[in-house]
Amino acid sequence: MLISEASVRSGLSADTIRYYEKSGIVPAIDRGADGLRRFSPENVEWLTLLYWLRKTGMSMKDMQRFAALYREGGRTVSERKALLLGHAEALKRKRADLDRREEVLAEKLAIYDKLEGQRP
Amino acid sequence: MLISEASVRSGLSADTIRYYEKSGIVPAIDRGADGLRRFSPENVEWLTLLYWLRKTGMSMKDMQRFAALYREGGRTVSERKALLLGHAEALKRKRADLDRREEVLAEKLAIYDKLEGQRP
DNA sequence: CCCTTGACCTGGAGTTGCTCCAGGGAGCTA
DNA sequence: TAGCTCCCTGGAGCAACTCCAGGTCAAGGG
Repeated sequence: MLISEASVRSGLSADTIRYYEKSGIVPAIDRGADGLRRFSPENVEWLTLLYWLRKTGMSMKDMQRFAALYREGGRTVSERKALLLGHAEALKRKRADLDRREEVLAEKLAIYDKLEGQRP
Repeated sequence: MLISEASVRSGLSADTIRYYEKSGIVPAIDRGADGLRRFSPENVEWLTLLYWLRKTGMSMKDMQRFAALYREGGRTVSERKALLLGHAEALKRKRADLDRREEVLAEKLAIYDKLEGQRP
């Protein structure tokens, strides 16, 4: 399939897919005789995984590491798992952080509200 | 107080404070005879509020709008409130999003885990 | 009195993770 | 033959900082 379809299926924009290819976190995609990229279903699966890793805040650097490990083959599985596990934990911490921030902000705003309210 | 102290108290780095001043979301800070910025407690309060707005994901653009409204004085209070309310709602949506993403990622990873497990 | 140290200053370059655009080509349709 | 759609590349632009070079100034030590 062409890049537009791969884009719709993975959730990544065409620009982002090309950017990811350039950055080496997506393997070089096969080209047709016309020079256009042809994506395999496996390519799209990989893109989709990247989409979700990115959406949950994984950095390009970590995605690059992950991709490099993947290219190295089956013997890097445990390392990959560790990386993903680390990511999952970072996510949890992030959410806890967000909760805390929301609270603090609410406090700040309550104070602000009172100050503002003094001259209605 | 000097910028280093304002930095510690507000949570923003000195560089960020200078950047915010340049961008107009912090008023021009008074200078001493030595040319160094002298922050008033009010300055620091403002910086701290910005710190939390930023931490909770408010964009520079919105902070600029907020600051502009503030400079316009008391008659913009309701607009400011609306802006902050909108921000609070965006935050909520953001957290819901994050939750959803976490779920989807967990699914993806479970699948990935199974695939990987096939060749141990 | 000179020299070093430390905090601060400015302007500008670098970073991340895209996004957009100019300029160009290939293939289909009418 | 033109117009349309889709794709290509290289490079510029963006947000929100962060870092750095090169310079100023005051206080403290020898």
